[in-house]
Amino acid sequence: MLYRTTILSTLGGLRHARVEDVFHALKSAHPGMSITTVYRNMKTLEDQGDIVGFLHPDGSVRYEVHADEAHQHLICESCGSILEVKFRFVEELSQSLRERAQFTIHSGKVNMVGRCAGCERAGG
Amino acid sequence: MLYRTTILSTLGGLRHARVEDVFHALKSAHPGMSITTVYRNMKTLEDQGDIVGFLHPDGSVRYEVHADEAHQHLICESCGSILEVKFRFVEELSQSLRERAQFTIHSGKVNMVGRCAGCERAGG
DNA sequence: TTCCATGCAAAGCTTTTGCATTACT
DNA sequence: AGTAATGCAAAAGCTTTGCATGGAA
Repeated sequence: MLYRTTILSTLGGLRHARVEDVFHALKSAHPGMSITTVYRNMKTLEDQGDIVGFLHPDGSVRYEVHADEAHQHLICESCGSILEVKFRFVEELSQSLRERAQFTIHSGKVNMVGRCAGCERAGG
Repeated sequence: MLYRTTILSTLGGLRHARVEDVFHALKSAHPGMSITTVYRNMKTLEDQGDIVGFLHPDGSVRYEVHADEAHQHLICESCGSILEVKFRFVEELSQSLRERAQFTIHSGKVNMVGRCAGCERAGG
């Protein structure tokens, strides 16, 4: 539990980061630290529900600190940027699906992939 | 281009499959075939827009044949099953976001993760 | 002949695991 | 002492790449 809280707060500062990002961010202040430690702690933090992992269109796993307020992600498949949004209908949909199909949406795990304003303009 | 169409139709039969699943499905009929060929062809098919890849909560990349009718995925994080649904509001939301935030949702790439009826009952 | 597809093996990259060491309680 | 965390190195899993071969145009 020596690096646990440091990793958690570092991730909080980075927002949507890969294990490697967290590792590099900590590396300067903790030169002796191993990436294995980051992998292990982040797995533990995820199991405990302190952080949430999700999958980026580029194939990498990203993490964020678990927020009490569930939100959804708009992910740009071109530049990879992630917008956090909160759609009211997700709660409504969630309730409706639970009642009608017994499917329970984890409202913090709704990802929509598309293209952000900048990339749409750039045409890239 | 010898295996291209075979891979495409095999994937159509398997629905949401990993590269490895497609490979194993073809292996019996084509014992000499290499998984490298499947990787390469599926990458090409994805570039051409014939198939769509998405990321499963278990960390694996799954593919499906590109459907003209866009749909969304309800993915059970417990058993990994994938339900294909079509929500009207996704089209409305898509238009609204395009107008107001210039974010263009790729409506075939909306994934919602949760727990299906079976797993919810089982408590697993 | 020229280009594209394939198989095999090797390389790359990400993540996990084994083991000895060190830090907490 | 006993449990948990760490570093290092090796292993494991997945995907890509280099290269020589064989098929298609």
